[in-house]
Amino acid sequence: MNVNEHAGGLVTIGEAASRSGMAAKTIRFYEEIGLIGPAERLANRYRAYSEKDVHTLRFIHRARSLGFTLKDISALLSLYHDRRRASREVKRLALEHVEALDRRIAELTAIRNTIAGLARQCHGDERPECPILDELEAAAH
Amino acid sequence: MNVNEHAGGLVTIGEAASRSGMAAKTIRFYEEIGLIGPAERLANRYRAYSEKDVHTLRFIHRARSLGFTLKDISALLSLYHDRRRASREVKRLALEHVEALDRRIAELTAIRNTIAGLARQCHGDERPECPILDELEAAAH
DNA sequence: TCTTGACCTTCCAGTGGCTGGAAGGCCTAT
DNA sequence: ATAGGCCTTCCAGCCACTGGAAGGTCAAGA
Repeated sequence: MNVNEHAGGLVTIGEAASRSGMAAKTIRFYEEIGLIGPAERLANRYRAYSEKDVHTLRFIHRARSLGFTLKDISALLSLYHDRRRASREVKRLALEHVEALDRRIAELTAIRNTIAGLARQCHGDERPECPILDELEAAAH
Repeated sequence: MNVNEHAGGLVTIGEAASRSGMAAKTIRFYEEIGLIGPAERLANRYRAYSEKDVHTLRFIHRARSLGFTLKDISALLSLYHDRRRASREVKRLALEHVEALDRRIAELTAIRNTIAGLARQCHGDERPECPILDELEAAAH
């Protein structure tokens, strides 16, 4: 019998980490900054996590992997834990995030094309002439 | 006659900042971390920048705006300042950067589409049902 | 002459989201 | 008894700045 199954399904931070997909260090960090409440402790001072806690951690991990900031996630978490919340606010956050992503993607695409264009004009051999450096120097925006 | 035109075209950090497009604080920071050498000083201990310095700063600013890291830029600068350098290395750095951007753009696009898809399924009204939260909870990757 | 205000100086702290490492405690198996 | 694999706390560092405090310098105006 595994020690991680004692005391009503509570697991250690390492188990919670591997079940939620994030590092144990990250969980401690989230506790430290108050994104999640302080964990319960076993007699030996080890942190103990319930199934529900692991759910929450997985939720956070998933939201992070979708690029939500911890501030966003803090808002999502209170909506998630509020059974009577309206879906309007959640949708608003999601759509705002989509807009931010669209802006970022457009920005990166423009940058990508600029650099690719410069690289295309560069011989890339022993000769010192290099339109990339020339262009950076001129800074013709 | 402007004080900024004294002593052979040297300018203060504020002038250098506005001519290069970056904040004065940023220039000091670049000096502190050694990206650029320590600036000359006037009698009053103010930093003084030549036309050439301003060129370099503009180069850095432009490269940053194209998403190069300071480490990349440090490499680009030594290539830029080396008159006998080969263009091969510059092109290599540029193409590596394009590849990194392509990866990042693909990643963000996938995330964007995931979130947009979830948002499409959410009523966004007073009702508490919300596929966005449900999906985050389930974490079906 | 004095004052205002726009510069400049240094130094320290904070941002976001972790990650690495040291130094030590706990627990199980051999 | 010891080895190892967990766990604990705390401190430092990453990247690229940015903000703010506390003070020095300079030119122009009353």
